[in-house]
Amino acid sequence: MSLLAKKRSAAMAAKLKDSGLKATPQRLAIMRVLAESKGHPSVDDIYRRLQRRFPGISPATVYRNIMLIKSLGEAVEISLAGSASRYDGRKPYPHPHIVCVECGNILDPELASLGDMTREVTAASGFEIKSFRLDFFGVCPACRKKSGS
Amino acid sequence: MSLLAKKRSAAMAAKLKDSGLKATPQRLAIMRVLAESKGHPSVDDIYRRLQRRFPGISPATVYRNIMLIKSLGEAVEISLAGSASRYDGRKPYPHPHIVCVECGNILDPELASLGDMTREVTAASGFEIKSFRLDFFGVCPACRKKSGS
DNA sequence: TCGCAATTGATAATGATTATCAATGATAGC
DNA sequence: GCTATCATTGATAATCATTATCAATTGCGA
Repeated sequence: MSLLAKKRSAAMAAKLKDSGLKATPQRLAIMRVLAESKGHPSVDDIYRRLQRRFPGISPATVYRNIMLIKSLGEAVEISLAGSASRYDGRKPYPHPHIVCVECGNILDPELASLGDMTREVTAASGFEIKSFRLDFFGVCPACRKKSGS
Repeated sequence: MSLLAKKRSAAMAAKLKDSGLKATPQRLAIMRVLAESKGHPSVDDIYRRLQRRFPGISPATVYRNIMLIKSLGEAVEISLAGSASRYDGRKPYPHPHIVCVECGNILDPELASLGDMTREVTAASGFEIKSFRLDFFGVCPACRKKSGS
């Protein structure tokens, strides 16, 4: 377990404690999976990964807890047209993603030119901006090789 | 009907002709609604708006044609977590949106600092980038007034 | 240790979207 | 203009992710 994973896991547990809600084994395990996963897992990914340790766990439990963790501000959802949402518990704040439309892999690009778009949009529109999403869609190097594009 | 709407409508009809597919009245009407709508309508919005002129039109027809128009490159989809997708037939290329999380209104901000992020991401990741989305979520001026936030 | 509210697992319900299919209609070629 | 053909329509069922419901269980503070 990496240092980041430990930090993120602890942060989630702390927020949970603050909230007064219960520290269920399933809940803590879901938090750990989110904190450890670099691949932006879906609910089903998390569900399948947890079945080893919790043979009787329900997908509903995973959904409910992901919702909770999101509402605690400890994970972000990447909602995708036509497929299940993916979740990021390692950077629980808005940040850009690159999605491979062939294999579904998602990674976080470094993007120097992000600037302060939020401020600009706020100034121009009068909206009170709460969050944003900046996602790129394309074909990853591995899939480009495969399909010869 | 504005000049832009006329231009967009004509562009869609031209692409349709090129494709060899048929110019159905329903299809052309859906194109016109997309070309005229500034409010980023949902399939259901378009469906309800067309019921006057086409009393027996089916939602499936609207879905199918929106899909087609999208695949012709003449509209873009704004897919939203938890609610129906919205469509933009006036700017059929990726561009930023602001979504009001209270009332659902969507508008297109002017954003000077967009730069060439796509090129930067391509260079950094090796992906072949096909499209992107940049969407801001917040509360619009009207809703801020209402809820006193 | 007890009691209660929160949580779980199972399952049903929802809502958007997609697929299926028989009947209809647009259009190219004559 | 007429016709054959193939796309398209409307109706409806199916799908899929997500959410709601509810009885049984369990964490946790008093």
